Amino acid sequence: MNIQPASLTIGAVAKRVGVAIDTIRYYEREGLLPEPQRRASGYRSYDEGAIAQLRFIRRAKDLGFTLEEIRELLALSADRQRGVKAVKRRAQQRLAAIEQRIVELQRVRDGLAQLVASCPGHGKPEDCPILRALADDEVKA
Amino acid sequence: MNIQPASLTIGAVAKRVGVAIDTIRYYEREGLLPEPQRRASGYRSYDEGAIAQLRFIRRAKDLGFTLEEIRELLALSADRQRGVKAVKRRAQQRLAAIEQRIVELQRVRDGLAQLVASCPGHGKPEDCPILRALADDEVKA
DNA sequence: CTTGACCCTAGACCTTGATCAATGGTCTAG
DNA sequence: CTAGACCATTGATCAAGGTCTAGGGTCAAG
Repeated sequence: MNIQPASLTIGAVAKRVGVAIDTIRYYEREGLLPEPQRRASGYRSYDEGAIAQLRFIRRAKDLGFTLEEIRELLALSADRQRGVKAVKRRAQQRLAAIEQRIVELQRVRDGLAQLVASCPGHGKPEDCPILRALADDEVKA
Repeated sequence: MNIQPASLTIGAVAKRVGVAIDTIRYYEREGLLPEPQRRASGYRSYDEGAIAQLRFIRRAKDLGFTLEEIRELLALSADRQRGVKAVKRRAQQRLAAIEQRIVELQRVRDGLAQLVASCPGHGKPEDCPILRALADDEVKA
């Protein structure tokens, strides 16, 4: 078991997690990462917990959570009493939003696919179903 | 048949199409709408063609085209020779991008749905699959 | 003629999530 | 000791697509 707090530089953390140094400082400013310890020189000094938290943030971001929502998830995950319940609720909300977005995109896809399928790909612009659909009631010359 | 160029104020156009006045002026600055005629007072004066073009822009935006792409579509729609072919190609590209995005979102949805389903909604944060998945290798206290 | 709604311009500001620049201190290998 | 890599801060900048403000002119109704 490694007991010592490790003391990683910001550059080392950035490399291990795969984010830019500026991004780490940005997350700290935004309250997503706690202020790390500092060396005498002022250098930030991170431990493995910081790595874990940074990975948490990136994974949540990949799941479509905004930084604002992630800030909340982090707060909830520290709440031993109601944390889990609230976290599940947030995840369900996120899930619903994603499903809604998928439905919208499918609708858009179907509409566009139909237009593409019905366009011969040549001829007069007035006869192009894509342009006609976009212009719709455009004044005919 | 209404032959006269109508002469709509920017506010009337905005109301009919359902966009903000500022947005119309913004599109004009960005080259998505042609510079309209002006009254002696300097007021912009639009005709039905402008309404149609503005609707074109909004519909294309709803299909996920960026303003940059819409600028291109507008240019292509004016090209009587190669316009239709290029428009179809762009629409196909947009379609492919949308389908790609749907697949990504479905992957995210599946992952999140699984986490939500396996979370009891109560108990210790350490036992919450959602938090565990996010933290993963977080240092255990 | 006055009032209120509407329009004009130039330019600042907003959101999200970073990224970059300028200026200067620190650390480490040789 | 010095070079080069690394880190610090503050503040500006970016992309996208607008939105808003200030300061002023115009239009239509009563």
